[in-house]
Amino acid sequence: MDDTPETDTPPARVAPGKQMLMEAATRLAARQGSVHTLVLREVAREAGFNHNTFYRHFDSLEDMMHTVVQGFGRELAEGLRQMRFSVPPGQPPTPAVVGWLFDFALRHADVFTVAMREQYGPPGPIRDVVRGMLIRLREDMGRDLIALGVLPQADPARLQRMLHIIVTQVFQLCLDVIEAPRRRDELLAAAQEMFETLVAGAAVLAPRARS
Amino acid sequence: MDDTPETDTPPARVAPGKQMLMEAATRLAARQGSVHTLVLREVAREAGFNHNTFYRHFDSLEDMMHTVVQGFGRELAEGLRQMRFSVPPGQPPTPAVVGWLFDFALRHADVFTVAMREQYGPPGPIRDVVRGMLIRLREDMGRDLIALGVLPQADPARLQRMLHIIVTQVFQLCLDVIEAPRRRDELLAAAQEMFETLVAGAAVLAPRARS
DNA sequence: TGTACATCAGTGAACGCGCGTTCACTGATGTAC
DNA sequence: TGTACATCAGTGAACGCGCGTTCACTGATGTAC
Repeated sequence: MDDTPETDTPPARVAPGKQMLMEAATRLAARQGSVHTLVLREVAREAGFNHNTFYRHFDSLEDMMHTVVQGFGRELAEGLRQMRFSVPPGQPPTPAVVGWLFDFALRHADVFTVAMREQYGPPGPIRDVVRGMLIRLREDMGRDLIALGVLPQADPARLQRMLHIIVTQVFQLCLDVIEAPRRRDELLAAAQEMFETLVAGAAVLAPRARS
Repeated sequence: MDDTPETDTPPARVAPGKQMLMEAATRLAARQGSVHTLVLREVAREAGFNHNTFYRHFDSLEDMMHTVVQGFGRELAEGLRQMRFSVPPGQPPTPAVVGWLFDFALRHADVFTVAMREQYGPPGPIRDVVRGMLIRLREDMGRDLIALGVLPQADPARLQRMLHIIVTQVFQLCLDVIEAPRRRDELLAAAQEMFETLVAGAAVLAPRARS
């Protein structure tokens, strides 16, 4: 359980006060509510600042959390991209990629929780950022798996539906890992099982479908 | 697209003002936020009452929404139970049951949306009610499917994981139906496809597993 | 059938409080010449 | 190297406002006898 120094300290020329405010807000949102229940003065208090310091860095809470979620999405996408490239060609990428995602979720538990909650929340720009991130992730994943020949020759729409299920469930499992880190390996096996079951099922059913 | 008068008017000896307050709160929570962003005076305003009328019927917003979600859960469970009993024995219940669930979601779009959002929200009694409801539903479903012999002889834990995926995804699809009712049939087919894919995949993989 | 009383649903005024926002200020750091 | 000025991050007082909650009230409906 040592620290993994890589990716823990991105360039970040951002002012320390700004960073602390974002972290405090994310912590509060994860612990006791959502992006929409945050209170400006409470965030500043949690970060140990006068409430007006907030206005030095952000226009509003919405502005702030938009920044937070966007940064999270960028880091997640970048990490996954590197992960996928580092898997030896011709090898199933699922265990390594999902394992990395689990650890990423644990390292960024608060913002991960907040973003996943927002995904199902009321309409708004922050929800759009999260959903857009998941859609792009699904596209990347589909491209990779087709290139590897892992997925059967189902029609593209069917493939997209399978990928949607996989991505949704894997991110669900990430929340489970955050809630119970000890179950990490068990949940990793569950992800693998789901993946294999869907692939095998799709392979069996594919020839049946005609259209 | 006619009204289906059955189950639309339960006994309901509840005072009309109380009912209107609950409906107003659910509408507001569904449209622009969640259970936790509701504002007492705003709810009363939306329902067309003096804000103090609220206190005639509820102790707090939390109390009120707990009542709302619990009533919703009871009605849903009861409807599903009747549905399952009305499917001819030996016949796959999925299409009829999921179809009924879709229509139920459409008929109760607001509270359905609110409850599903709460499922992934911050910890609290309302979330527990929703999760408990889904767990009971999964148990019922598992019992039915085993009795029908639809699911292969996988070990129970594996079966539970499959059921969890199915239930999660079907309720996800309910939200999609609410957002785009025209896609109802398409989404019903997607549910059926997912179900068949998982069953087929589990059948293929089951013999492989040993433990 | 009438009368007295209790309960129930809804009203309106008043309270203290924490909120978001504005403003003028401070001191430290960076930049021009 | 020193001086003048600009920018930046953080402070503290003050504002008006809507909020949740309390209280005393009203009128309609139900119940006892």
